[in-house]
Amino acid sequence: MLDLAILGLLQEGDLHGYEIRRRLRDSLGLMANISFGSLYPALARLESAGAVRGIEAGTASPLATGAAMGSLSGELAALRSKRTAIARPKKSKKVYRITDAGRALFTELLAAPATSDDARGFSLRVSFAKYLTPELRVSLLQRRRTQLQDRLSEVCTAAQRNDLDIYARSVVDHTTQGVRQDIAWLDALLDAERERSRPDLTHPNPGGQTMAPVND
Amino acid sequence: MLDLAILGLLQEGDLHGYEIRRRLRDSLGLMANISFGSLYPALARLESAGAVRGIEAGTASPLATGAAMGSLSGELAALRSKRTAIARPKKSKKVYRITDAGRALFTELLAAPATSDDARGFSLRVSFAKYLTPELRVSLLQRRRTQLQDRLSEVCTAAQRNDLDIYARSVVDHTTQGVRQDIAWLDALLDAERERSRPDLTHPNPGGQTMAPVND
DNA sequence: GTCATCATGTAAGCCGTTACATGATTGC
DNA sequence: GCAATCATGTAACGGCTTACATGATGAC
Repeated sequence: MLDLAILGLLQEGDLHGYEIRRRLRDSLGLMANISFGSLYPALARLESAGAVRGIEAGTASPLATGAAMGSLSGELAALRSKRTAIARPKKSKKVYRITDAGRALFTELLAAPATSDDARGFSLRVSFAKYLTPELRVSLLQRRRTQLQDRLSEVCTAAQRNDLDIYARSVVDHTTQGVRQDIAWLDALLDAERERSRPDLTHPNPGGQTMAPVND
Repeated sequence: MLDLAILGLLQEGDLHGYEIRRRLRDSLGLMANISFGSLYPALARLESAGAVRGIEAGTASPLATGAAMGSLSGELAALRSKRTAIARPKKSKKVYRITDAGRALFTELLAAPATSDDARGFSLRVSFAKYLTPELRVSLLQRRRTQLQDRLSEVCTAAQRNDLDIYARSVVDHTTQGVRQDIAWLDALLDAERERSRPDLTHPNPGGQTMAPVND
Protein backbone atom coordinates (compact mmCIF):
# COMPACT_ATOMS: atom_id res chain seq x y z
CA MET A 1 0.00 0.00 0.00
CA LEU A 2 2.88 2.31 0.74
CA ASP A 3 4.40 1.20 -2.55
CA LEU A 4 1.27 2.26 -4.34
CA ALA A 5 1.34 5.68 -2.72
CA ILE A 6 4.99 6.20 -3.56
CA LEU A 7 4.60 5.16 -7.18
CA GLY A 8 1.52 7.34 -7.52
CA LEU A 9 3.34 10.42 -6.31
CA LEU A 10 6.32 9.62 -8.50
CA GLN A 11 4.05 9.49 -11.55
CA GLU A 12 3.77 13.27 -11.38
CA GLY A 13 7.43 14.06 -10.96
CA ASP A 14 10.72 13.04 -9.41
CA LEU A 15 10.92 13.30 -5.65
CA HIS A 16 13.24 12.46 -2.79
CA GLY A 17 12.14 10.54 0.30
CA TYR A 18 11.62 13.39 2.68
CA GLU A 19 9.47 15.18 0.15
CA ILE A 20 7.42 12.06 -0.52
CA ARG A 21 6.60 11.93 3.12
CA ARG A 22 5.54 15.56 3.11
CA ARG A 23 3.25 15.05 0.13
CA LEU A 24 1.72 11.96 1.62
CA ARG A 25 0.75 14.10 4.56
CA ASP A 26 -0.48 17.32 3.07
CA SER A 27 -1.04 16.77 -0.59
CA LEU A 28 -2.81 13.45 -0.47
CA GLY A 29 -4.18 14.05 3.01
CA LEU A 30 -4.21 10.34 3.73
CA MET A 31 -1.64 8.43 5.69
CA ALA A 32 -0.73 11.32 7.93
CA ASN A 33 2.98 11.25 8.67
CA ILE A 34 4.22 7.93 7.47
CA SER A 35 7.41 7.09 9.34
CA PHE A 36 10.86 7.06 7.79
CA GLY A 37 11.32 3.57 9.09
CA SER A 38 8.68 2.52 6.59
CA LEU A 39 9.46 4.92 3.81
CA TYR A 40 13.14 4.42 3.17
CA PRO A 41 13.07 0.63 3.22
CA ALA A 42 10.11 0.82 0.85
CA LEU A 43 12.08 3.01 -1.55
CA ALA A 44 15.06 0.67 -1.35
CA ARG A 45 12.79 -2.29 -2.05
CA LEU A 46 11.20 -0.56 -5.03
CA GLU A 47 14.61 0.38 -6.35
CA SER A 48 16.01 -3.11 -6.14
CA ALA A 49 12.83 -4.36 -7.81
CA GLY A 50 13.52 -1.97 -10.68
CA ALA A 51 10.36 0.05 -10.18
CA VAL A 52 12.17 3.27 -9.42
CA ARG A 53 15.67 4.58 -9.95
CA GLY A 54 17.36 6.80 -7.42
CA ILE A 55 19.81 9.45 -8.50
CA GLU A 56 22.18 11.08 -6.10
CA ALA A 57 21.51 14.78 -6.48
CA GLY A 58 24.50 16.80 -7.68
CA THR A 59 26.43 14.02 -9.37
CA ALA A 60 26.71 12.57 -12.82
CA SER A 61 24.15 9.83 -12.52
CA PRO A 62 22.83 6.85 -14.46
CA LEU A 63 19.61 8.76 -14.99
CA ALA A 64 20.90 12.11 -16.10
CA THR A 65 23.51 11.38 -18.73
CA GLY A 66 24.17 14.26 -21.09
CA ALA A 67 21.15 15.97 -22.62
CA ALA A 68 18.68 13.95 -20.57
CA MET A 69 19.26 16.33 -17.67
CA GLY A 70 16.80 18.73 -19.19
CA SER A 71 13.89 16.52 -18.25
CA LEU A 72 14.56 16.60 -14.56
CA SER A 73 11.93 18.18 -12.35
CA GLY A 74 12.03 21.85 -11.56
CA GLU A 75 12.85 21.12 -7.98
CA LEU A 76 15.93 19.14 -8.86
CA ALA A 77 16.98 21.73 -11.41
CA ALA A 78 16.79 24.40 -8.72
CA LEU A 79 18.89 22.22 -6.48
CA ARG A 80 21.51 21.79 -9.19
CA SER A 81 21.73 25.53 -9.73
CA LYS A 82 22.47 26.07 -6.07
CA ARG A 83 25.35 23.67 -5.79
CA THR A 84 26.94 23.57 -9.21
CA ALA A 85 29.61 20.96 -9.75
CA ILE A 86 30.20 19.74 -6.22
CA ALA A 87 31.46 16.23 -6.77
CA ARG A 88 29.68 13.47 -4.89
CA PRO A 89 29.19 14.55 -1.31
CA LYS A 90 29.03 11.69 1.14
CA LYS A 91 25.37 11.96 1.90
CA SER A 92 22.89 14.02 -0.05
CA LYS A 93 19.40 14.08 -1.43
CA LYS A 94 18.53 11.08 -3.46
CA VAL A 95 15.88 11.82 -6.04
CA TYR A 96 13.73 8.97 -7.24
CA ARG A 97 12.19 8.59 -10.66
CA ILE A 98 9.66 5.98 -11.65
CA THR A 99 10.61 3.51 -14.40
CA ASP A 100 8.48 1.78 -17.01
CA ALA A 101 8.45 -1.29 -14.81
CA GLY A 102 7.33 0.96 -11.96
CA ARG A 103 4.46 2.33 -14.00
CA ALA A 104 3.38 -1.22 -14.79
CA LEU A 105 3.58 -2.16 -11.11
CA PHE A 106 1.59 0.93 -10.21
CA THR A 107 -1.22 0.01 -12.58
CA GLU A 108 -1.24 -3.51 -11.24
CA LEU A 109 -1.39 -2.42 -7.59
CA LEU A 110 -4.00 0.18 -8.37
CA ALA A 111 -6.42 -2.30 -9.89
CA ALA A 112 -5.66 -5.08 -7.42
CA PRO A 113 -8.50 -6.34 -5.24
CA ALA A 114 -8.38 -4.74 -1.82
CA THR A 115 -7.89 -7.24 0.97
CA SER A 116 -10.39 -6.99 3.80
CA ASP A 117 -11.74 -3.78 5.28
CA ASP A 118 -9.00 -1.55 4.00
CA ALA A 119 -10.45 1.99 4.06
CA ARG A 120 -7.11 3.73 3.63
CA GLY A 121 -6.08 1.53 0.74
CA PHE A 122 -9.35 2.21 -0.96
CA SER A 123 -9.14 5.98 -0.52
CA LEU A 124 -5.63 5.89 -1.86
CA ARG A 125 -6.79 4.02 -4.95
CA VAL A 126 -9.56 6.50 -5.54
CA SER A 127 -7.06 9.33 -5.18
CA PHE A 128 -5.21 7.86 -8.13
CA ALA A 129 -8.33 6.77 -9.99
CA LYS A 130 -7.62 9.04 -12.92
CA TYR A 131 -4.99 6.51 -13.96
CA LEU A 132 -7.61 3.75 -14.23
CA THR A 133 -9.83 2.98 -17.17
CA PRO A 134 -13.52 3.81 -16.60
CA GLU A 135 -14.30 0.10 -16.34
CA LEU A 136 -11.69 -0.56 -13.68
CA ARG A 137 -12.78 2.53 -11.80
CA VAL A 138 -16.35 1.34 -11.67
CA SER A 139 -15.36 -2.12 -10.58
CA LEU A 140 -13.12 -0.68 -7.85
CA LEU A 141 -16.01 1.38 -6.55
CA GLN A 142 -18.48 -1.45 -6.76
CA ARG A 143 -16.21 -3.91 -5.00
CA ARG A 144 -15.86 -1.45 -2.16
CA ARG A 145 -19.58 -0.86 -2.12
CA THR A 146 -20.22 -4.56 -1.64
CA GLN A 147 -17.77 -4.68 1.25
CA LEU A 148 -19.39 -1.71 2.92
CA GLN A 149 -22.82 -3.21 2.47
CA ASP A 150 -21.64 -6.32 4.30
CA ARG A 151 -20.11 -4.19 6.99
CA LEU A 152 -23.38 -2.32 7.32
CA SER A 153 -25.23 -5.57 7.92
CA GLU A 154 -22.81 -6.39 10.71
CA VAL A 155 -23.08 -3.07 12.47
CA CYS A 156 -26.85 -3.06 12.05
CA THR A 157 -26.98 -6.44 13.74
CA ALA A 158 -25.04 -4.91 16.60
CA ALA A 159 -27.26 -1.82 16.56
CA GLN A 160 -30.37 -3.93 17.11
CA ARG A 161 -29.20 -5.14 20.48
CA ASN A 162 -31.04 -3.43 23.27
CA ASP A 163 -28.68 -4.34 26.09
CA LEU A 164 -26.07 -1.77 25.18
CA ASP A 165 -25.19 0.99 27.60
CA ILE A 166 -25.25 4.56 26.32
CA TYR A 167 -21.57 4.57 25.36
CA ALA A 168 -21.54 1.32 23.42
CA ARG A 169 -24.82 2.40 21.85
CA SER A 170 -23.32 5.71 20.81
CA VAL A 171 -20.31 4.01 19.23
CA VAL A 172 -22.45 1.55 17.30
CA ASP A 173 -24.78 4.27 16.06
CA HIS A 174 -21.92 6.52 15.03
CA THR A 175 -20.25 3.65 13.23
CA THR A 176 -23.44 2.82 11.39
CA GLN A 177 -23.83 6.40 10.32
CA GLY A 178 -20.26 6.50 9.08
CA VAL A 179 -20.67 3.38 6.97
CA ARG A 180 -23.90 4.71 5.50
CA GLN A 181 -22.18 7.89 4.48
CA ASP A 182 -19.34 6.03 2.91
CA ILE A 183 -21.86 4.13 0.84
CA ALA A 184 -23.60 7.35 -0.15
CA TRP A 185 -20.23 8.75 -1.21
CA LEU A 186 -19.57 5.72 -3.37
CA ASP A 187 -23.00 6.02 -4.93
CA ALA A 188 -22.26 9.62 -5.83
CA LEU A 189 -18.97 8.59 -7.41
CA LEU A 190 -20.66 5.78 -9.31
CA ASP A 191 -23.34 8.15 -10.55
CA ALA A 192 -20.68 10.52 -11.75
CA GLU A 193 -18.99 7.68 -13.62
CA ARG A 194 -22.23 6.75 -15.30
CA GLU A 195 -22.87 10.34 -16.20
CA ARG A 196 -19.46 10.56 -17.77
CA SER A 197 -19.89 7.35 -19.73
CA ARG A 198 -22.81 8.66 -21.80
CA PRO A 199 -21.65 12.02 -23.09
CA ASP A 200 -23.89 11.98 -26.17
CA LEU A 201 -26.93 13.93 -24.98
CA THR A 202 -27.54 17.38 -26.38
CA HIS A 203 -26.34 19.89 -23.77
CA PRO A 204 -27.32 17.86 -20.77
CA ASN A 205 -25.11 19.88 -18.47
CA PRO A 206 -24.88 23.67 -18.84
CA GLY A 207 -23.02 24.15 -15.56
CA GLY A 208 -19.52 22.79 -15.86
CA GLN A 209 -17.48 19.69 -16.62
CA THR A 210 -19.90 18.59 -19.25
CA MET A 211 -18.35 15.52 -20.66
CA ALA A 212 -14.88 16.03 -19.34
CA PRO A 213 -13.66 12.46 -19.30
CA VAL A 214 -10.95 12.71 -16.70
CA ASN A 215 -9.83 16.29 -16.53
CA ASP A 216 -6.95 16.74 -14.17
CA MET B 1 -5.79 -3.25 21.96
CA LEU B 2 -7.01 -6.78 21.50
CA ASP B 3 -6.23 -7.36 25.16
CA LEU B 4 -8.46 -4.46 26.07
CA ALA B 5 -11.32 -5.85 24.01
CA ILE B 6 -10.97 -9.31 25.50
CA LEU B 7 -10.83 -8.06 29.08
CA GLY B 8 -13.79 -5.81 28.43
CA LEU B 9 -15.96 -8.64 27.18
CA LEU B 10 -14.83 -10.85 30.03
CA GLN B 11 -15.96 -8.22 32.53
CA GLU B 12 -19.55 -9.14 31.73
CA GLY B 13 -19.19 -12.90 31.98
CA ASP B 14 -17.01 -15.92 31.32
CA LEU B 15 -16.44 -16.76 27.69
CA HIS B 16 -14.42 -19.11 25.52
CA GLY B 17 -12.28 -17.96 22.61
CA TYR B 18 -14.62 -18.70 19.77
CA GLU B 19 -17.40 -16.85 21.51
CA ILE B 20 -15.18 -13.86 22.20
CA ARG B 21 -14.52 -13.61 18.52
CA ARG B 22 -18.22 -13.75 17.75
CA ARG B 23 -19.01 -10.99 20.24
CA LEU B 24 -16.23 -8.81 18.95
CA ARG B 25 -17.88 -9.02 15.57
CA ASP B 26 -21.57 -8.63 16.27
CA SER B 27 -21.96 -7.37 19.77
CA LEU B 28 -19.30 -4.70 19.79
CA GLY B 29 -19.56 -4.13 16.05
CA LEU B 30 -15.92 -3.08 15.91
CA MET B 31 -13.00 -5.20 14.84
CA ALA B 32 -15.00 -7.30 12.43
CA ASN B 33 -13.75 -10.85 12.48
CA ILE B 34 -10.56 -10.82 14.44
CA SER B 35 -8.48 -13.82 13.45
CA PHE B 36 -7.82 -16.83 15.66
CA GLY B 37 -4.16 -16.38 15.01
CA SER B 38 -4.40 -13.19 17.06
CA LEU B 39 -7.02 -14.24 19.53
CA TYR B 40 -5.66 -17.45 21.00
CA PRO B 41 -2.12 -16.20 21.48
CA ALA B 42 -3.59 -13.13 23.14
CA LEU B 43 -5.60 -15.29 25.53
CA ALA B 44 -2.54 -17.38 26.31
CA ARG B 45 -0.54 -14.22 26.96
CA LEU B 46 -3.20 -12.83 29.24
CA GLU B 47 -3.43 -16.10 31.09
CA SER B 48 0.30 -16.38 31.70
CA ALA B 49 0.24 -12.75 32.84
CA GLY B 50 -2.40 -13.69 35.40
CA ALA B 51 -5.07 -11.43 33.94
CA VAL B 52 -7.45 -14.25 33.11
CA ARG B 53 -7.81 -17.86 34.15
CA GLY B 54 -8.94 -20.53 31.72
CA ILE B 55 -10.96 -23.48 32.87
CA GLU B 56 -11.31 -26.59 30.79
CA ALA B 57 -15.06 -27.11 30.45
CA GLY B 58 -16.33 -30.39 31.88
CA THR B 59 -13.50 -31.07 34.29
CA ALA B 60 -12.70 -30.42 37.89
CA SER B 61 -10.78 -27.23 37.54
CA PRO B 62 -8.79 -24.71 39.58
CA LEU B 63 -11.64 -22.27 39.17
CA ALA B 64 -14.60 -24.45 39.93
CA THR B 65 -13.67 -26.37 43.05
CA GLY B 66 -16.62 -27.71 44.99
CA ALA B 67 -19.44 -25.27 45.71
CA ALA B 68 -17.88 -22.54 43.60
CA MET B 69 -19.36 -24.22 40.56
CA GLY B 70 -22.63 -22.43 41.18
CA SER B 71 -21.13 -19.12 40.08
CA LEU B 72 -20.25 -20.25 36.60
CA SER B 73 -22.01 -18.58 33.74
CA GLY B 74 -25.28 -19.90 32.37
CA GLU B 75 -23.60 -20.95 29.21
CA LEU B 76 -21.09 -23.13 30.97
CA ALA B 77 -23.78 -24.54 33.22
CA ALA B 78 -25.79 -25.53 30.17
CA LEU B 79 -22.74 -27.17 28.74
CA ARG B 80 -22.19 -29.14 31.90
CA SER B 81 -25.75 -30.42 31.88
CA LYS B 82 -25.29 -31.79 28.40
CA ARG B 83 -22.19 -33.78 29.09
CA THR B 84 -22.39 -34.79 32.72
CA ALA B 85 -19.33 -36.43 34.19
CA ILE B 86 -17.24 -37.03 31.11
CA ALA B 87 -13.75 -37.03 32.47
CA ARG B 88 -11.24 -34.70 30.84
CA PRO B 89 -11.63 -35.02 27.09
CA LYS B 90 -8.46 -34.27 25.17
CA LYS B 91 -9.60 -31.03 23.64
CA SER B 92 -12.64 -29.07 24.66
CA LYS B 93 -13.97 -25.60 25.27
CA LYS B 94 -11.81 -23.54 27.48
CA VAL B 95 -13.76 -20.89 29.32
CA TYR B 96 -11.91 -17.81 30.47
CA ARG B 97 -12.67 -15.73 33.52
CA ILE B 98 -11.15 -12.39 34.34
CA THR B 99 -9.12 -12.08 37.56
CA ASP B 100 -8.61 -9.14 39.89
CA ALA B 101 -5.28 -8.49 38.22
CA GLY B 102 -7.11 -8.59 34.91
CA ARG B 103 -9.60 -6.01 36.08
CA ALA B 104 -6.74 -3.78 37.13
CA LEU B 105 -5.06 -4.23 33.77
CA PHE B 106 -8.31 -3.47 32.02
CA THR B 107 -8.73 -0.18 33.86
CA GLU B 108 -5.15 0.73 33.09
CA LEU B 109 -5.46 -0.04 29.37
CA LEU B 110 -8.79 1.74 29.19
CA ALA B 111 -7.45 5.01 30.53
CA ALA B 112 -4.11 4.79 28.72
CA PRO B 113 -3.30 7.53 26.23
CA ALA B 114 -4.06 6.41 22.72
CA THR B 115 -1.01 6.34 20.49
CA SER B 116 -1.39 8.20 17.20
CA ASP B 117 -4.44 8.21 14.99
CA ASP B 118 -6.04 5.13 16.46
CA ALA B 119 -9.73 5.36 15.57
CA ARG B 120 -10.53 1.77 16.42
CA GLY B 121 -8.76 1.91 19.74
CA PHE B 122 -10.67 5.03 20.63
CA SER B 123 -14.05 3.59 19.67
CA LEU B 124 -13.26 0.52 21.70
CA ARG B 125 -12.46 2.64 24.73
CA VAL B 126 -15.69 4.58 24.37
CA SER B 127 -17.58 1.30 24.11
CA PHE B 128 -16.29 0.46 27.57
CA ALA B 129 -16.50 4.01 28.87
CA LYS B 130 -19.03 3.06 31.50
CA TYR B 131 -16.14 1.55 33.44
CA LEU B 132 -14.34 4.89 33.57
CA THR B 133 -14.83 7.67 36.08
CA PRO B 134 -16.52 10.78 34.66
CA GLU B 135 -13.21 12.64 34.82
CA LEU B 136 -11.31 10.00 32.88
CA ARG B 137 -14.13 9.78 30.38
CA VAL B 138 -13.98 13.47 29.68
CA SER B 139 -10.22 13.45 29.37
CA LEU B 140 -10.40 10.50 26.96
CA LEU B 141 -12.88 12.38 24.79
CA GLN B 142 -10.95 15.62 24.91
CA ARG B 143 -7.65 13.99 24.06
CA ARG B 144 -9.28 12.48 21.00
CA ARG B 145 -10.86 15.77 20.12
CA THR B 146 -7.48 17.46 20.07
CA GLN B 147 -6.10 14.76 17.80
CA LEU B 148 -9.00 15.12 15.41
CA GLN B 149 -8.64 18.87 15.36
CA ASP B 150 -5.02 18.46 14.29
CA ARG B 151 -6.06 15.96 11.69
CA LEU B 152 -8.65 18.40 10.43
CA SER B 153 -5.99 21.06 9.95
CA GLU B 154 -4.01 18.63 7.86
CA VAL B 155 -6.84 17.59 5.59
CA CYS B 156 -7.98 21.20 5.26
CA THR B 157 -4.51 22.11 4.07
CA ALA B 158 -4.81 19.39 1.48
CA ALA B 159 -8.34 20.54 0.60
CA GLN B 160 -7.11 24.04 -0.25
CA ARG B 161 -4.97 22.79 -3.08
CA ASN B 162 -6.53 23.57 -6.42
CA ASP B 163 -4.44 21.22 -8.51
CA LEU B 164 -6.32 18.09 -7.50
CA ASP B 165 -8.18 16.04 -10.07
CA ILE B 166 -11.80 15.20 -9.40
CA TYR B 167 -10.97 11.88 -7.71
CA ALA B 168 -8.31 13.16 -5.35
CA ARG B 169 -10.57 16.12 -4.65
CA SER B 170 -13.46 13.85 -3.82
CA VAL B 171 -11.35 11.80 -1.43
CA VAL B 172 -10.01 14.85 0.36
CA ASP B 173 -13.47 16.37 0.69
CA HIS B 174 -15.00 13.17 1.94
CA THR B 175 -12.19 12.74 4.44
CA THR B 176 -12.68 16.28 5.70
CA GLN B 177 -16.37 15.69 6.12
CA GLY B 178 -15.71 12.49 8.03
CA VAL B 179 -13.32 14.15 10.46
CA ARG B 180 -15.76 16.98 11.05
CA GLN B 181 -18.47 14.54 11.90
CA ASP B 182 -16.26 12.66 14.27
CA ILE B 183 -15.58 15.93 16.05
CA ALA B 184 -19.29 16.70 16.18
CA TRP B 185 -19.88 13.27 17.67
CA LEU B 186 -17.30 13.92 20.36
CA ASP B 187 -18.87 17.27 21.13
CA ALA B 188 -22.21 15.59 21.60
CA LEU B 189 -20.66 13.06 23.96
CA LEU B 190 -18.87 15.79 25.88
CA ASP B 191 -22.09 17.77 26.18
CA ALA B 192 -23.82 14.71 27.51
CA GLU B 193 -21.07 14.28 30.10
CA ARG B 194 -21.46 17.85 31.25
CA GLU B 195 -25.19 17.45 31.39
CA ARG B 196 -24.80 14.41 33.56
CA SER B 197 -22.36 16.11 35.89
CA ARG B 198 -24.86 18.76 37.01
CA PRO B 199 -28.10 16.93 37.63
CA ASP B 200 -29.31 19.46 40.19
CA LEU B 201 -31.05 22.13 38.15
CA THR B 202 -34.79 22.22 37.93
CA HIS B 203 -35.56 21.41 34.29
CA PRO B 204 -33.00 23.85 32.94
CA ASN B 205 -32.92 22.63 29.41
CA PRO B 206 -35.99 21.44 27.55
CA GLY B 207 -34.53 21.76 24.05
CA GLY B 208 -31.01 20.42 24.12
CA GLN B 209 -27.53 21.89 24.30
CA THR B 210 -28.54 25.27 25.64
CA MET B 211 -25.32 26.96 26.57
CA ALA B 212 -22.88 24.34 25.40
CA PRO B 213 -19.59 26.01 26.29
CA VAL B 214 -17.13 23.93 24.28
CA ASN B 215 -18.34 24.52 20.81
CA ASP B 216 -15.43 24.77 18.37
C1' DG C 1 30.17 27.87 15.65
C1' DT C 2 26.09 26.16 16.75
C1' DC C 3 21.28 25.29 16.33
C1' DA C 4 17.17 24.09 13.71
C1' DT C 5 15.79 21.81 9.88
C1' DC C 6 16.34 18.86 6.06
C1' DA C 7 17.66 14.32 4.80
C1' DT C 8 18.85 9.26 4.90
C1' DG C 9 19.09 5.28 6.92
C1' DT C 10 19.11 0.82 10.55
C1' DA C 11 17.26 -2.21 14.37
C1' DA C 12 13.95 -3.96 17.25
C1' DG C 13 9.52 -4.80 18.04
C1' DC C 14 4.24 -4.72 17.95
C1' DC C 15 0.12 -6.08 16.28
C1' DG C 16 -2.14 -8.15 13.28
C1' DT C 17 -2.74 -11.37 9.20
C1' DT C 18 -3.12 -15.98 6.33
C1' DA C 19 -2.40 -20.73 6.06
C1' DC C 20 -2.10 -24.81 8.21
C1' DA C 21 -3.10 -28.75 11.58
C1' DT C 22 -6.09 -30.83 14.76
C1' DG C 23 -9.92 -32.34 17.58
C1' DA C 24 -15.03 -32.34 19.31
C1' DT C 25 -20.11 -32.05 18.52
C1' DT C 26 -24.21 -32.37 16.09
C1' DG C 27 -27.40 -33.58 12.47
C1' DC C 28 -28.57 -36.53 8.79
C1' DG D 1 -20.18 -42.91 8.91
C1' DC D 2 -19.77 -38.38 7.16
C1' DA D 3 -20.20 -33.51 6.59
C1' DA D 4 -20.78 -29.07 8.65
C1' DT D 5 -19.81 -26.40 12.31
C1' DC D 6 -17.73 -25.39 16.62
C1' DA D 7 -13.38 -25.02 18.82
C1' DT D 8 -8.27 -24.53 19.76
C1' DG D 9 -4.08 -23.90 18.52
C1' DT D 10 0.90 -23.07 15.70
C1' DA D 11 4.09 -21.03 12.10
C1' DA D 12 5.41 -17.83 8.99
C1' DC D 13 5.09 -13.59 7.56
C1' DG D 14 3.69 -8.42 6.51
C1' DG D 15 3.50 -3.73 7.31
C1' DC D 16 4.06 -0.25 10.13
C1' DT D 17 5.90 1.94 14.41
C1' DT D 18 9.44 3.91 17.68
C1' DA D 19 14.04 4.75 18.85
C1' DC D 20 18.38 5.34 17.43
C1' DA D 21 22.53 6.95 14.55
C1' DT D 22 24.32 9.93 11.15
C1' DG D 23 25.24 13.58 7.92
C1' DA D 24 24.29 18.11 5.17
C1' DT D 25 22.55 22.90 4.84
C1' DG D 26 21.29 27.35 6.01
C1' DA D 27 20.33 31.10 9.39
C1' DC D 28 21.97 33.88 12.90
